[in-house]
Amino acid sequence: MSERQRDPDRRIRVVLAEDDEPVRQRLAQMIEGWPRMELAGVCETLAETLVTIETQSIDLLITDLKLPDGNGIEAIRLLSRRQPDAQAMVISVLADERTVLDAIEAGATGYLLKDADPPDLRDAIADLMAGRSPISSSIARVLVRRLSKDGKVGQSVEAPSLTAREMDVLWGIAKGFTYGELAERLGISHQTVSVHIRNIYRKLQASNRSEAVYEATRLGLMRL
Amino acid sequence: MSERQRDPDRRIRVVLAEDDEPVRQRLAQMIEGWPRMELAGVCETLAETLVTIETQSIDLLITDLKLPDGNGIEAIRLLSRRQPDAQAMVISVLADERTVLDAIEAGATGYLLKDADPPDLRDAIADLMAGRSPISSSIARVLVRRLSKDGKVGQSVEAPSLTAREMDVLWGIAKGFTYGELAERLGISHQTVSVHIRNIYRKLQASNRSEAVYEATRLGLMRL
DNA sequence: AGATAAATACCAGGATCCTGGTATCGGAGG
DNA sequence: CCTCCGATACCAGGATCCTGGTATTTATCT
Repeated sequence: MSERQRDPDRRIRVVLAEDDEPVRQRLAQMIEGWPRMELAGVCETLAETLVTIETQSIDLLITDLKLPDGNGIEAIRLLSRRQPDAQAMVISVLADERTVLDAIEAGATGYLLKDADPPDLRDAIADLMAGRSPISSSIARVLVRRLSKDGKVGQSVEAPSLTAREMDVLWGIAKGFTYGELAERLGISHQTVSVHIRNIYRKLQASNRSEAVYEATRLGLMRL
Repeated sequence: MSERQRDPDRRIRVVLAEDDEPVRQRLAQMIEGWPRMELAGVCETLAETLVTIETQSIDLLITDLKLPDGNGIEAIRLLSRRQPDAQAMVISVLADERTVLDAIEAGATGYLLKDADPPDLRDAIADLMAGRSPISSSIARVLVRRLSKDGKVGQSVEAPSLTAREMDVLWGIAKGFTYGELAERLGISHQTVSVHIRNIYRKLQASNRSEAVYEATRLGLMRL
């Protein structure tokens, strides 16, 4: 874990980025009303937010995504680079796959839809600072789809099944072993390795190592 | 989407799999108390659950993972194969990465830790049947870590940085293109491709394509 | 018992890759 | 201005891989 233990007596320094006036007011008040938190910045634009991230020491960024001058994801990206121990929570109405995944990849560890109740928000922040990931169920669906056997349901194309030995070999070629190295590791001859590989290529319709690994990953047979 | 529209008048057929007597009783009563749901099966073992899945038409499986005769994930796996439109929710104390990811890959679309309150559970089921994914924040953290750039942030070894062109080439070799194919695709000569690849090998300390892709993935530079 | 599949093993030739050089050009930075 | 670096390009030889066969053993299934 990279999270250093924060001094439990120190207050959590929060930066809020939200362009909509009433929402911003509401959130700001809520945060100030919590004794363990302190507002290190309240921003209306992306530019402001980026400057704040560069100049302030922050524990938590709460950000909207649709900011007037750009995407809040950029703020998250900057935060992860500059202050990797800080947490980032998205509060947005956006729930499309591209947006959600980009936000997570940028480093967001929490993601709430904008309809969350105030008490929920407070719980969410506590969760977040405790190393958990509060995520609205609609958003979580996107993550689940992404991680489950390849999103596209019904599996029109069923994944070809590899034997246990073939999987051993597949992992070996994924890691870049030569026929010889792999043979030694598995205690078989290099010719046998080559036969297994040939069979793997046939089943995956690949014609070289990288393609086989790529296909196997795409089909959910392995996860690098 | 594979979810056909269910008849909204039809009750949701639920199968419950849980070995612990009191918990099972509590859940069963709760489910029966909800007019829109009906209990199609209550199982104490994995074997029972598998039979039920094979013989009953189900809308929702709620399952523990630690069953006396095996892992509830197997039930989820069978359910996704036999009744792909059904939903599966895990209710477990297990929250380790391997377990969570396996459950999701097997087809679970909801995952609650066992400490959830009854009202939360009811909300969770409603979320689930509405196509969302209710997931406890500790569990969600695992998913986020898996999808974010590299899980273990700020880690000791910083990833070597590849140039944009090198990333183009890296993706090409990941997909199994030969030097020639890649050269054509990128509009450069195959010798240039080989130079880029050589530089990639140097930066990643790899000595062949698969190893380079493996290292790049491990370092969070790409995600297959 | 016969069929099928998995795992094992060998050979050989042509394709592709890896490594070692060298070299030009343009942009970024001291 | 000069240096560094990324992107481009070429050559050549030895290593490794891919493809085409063939074959034996063991286990499982019918």
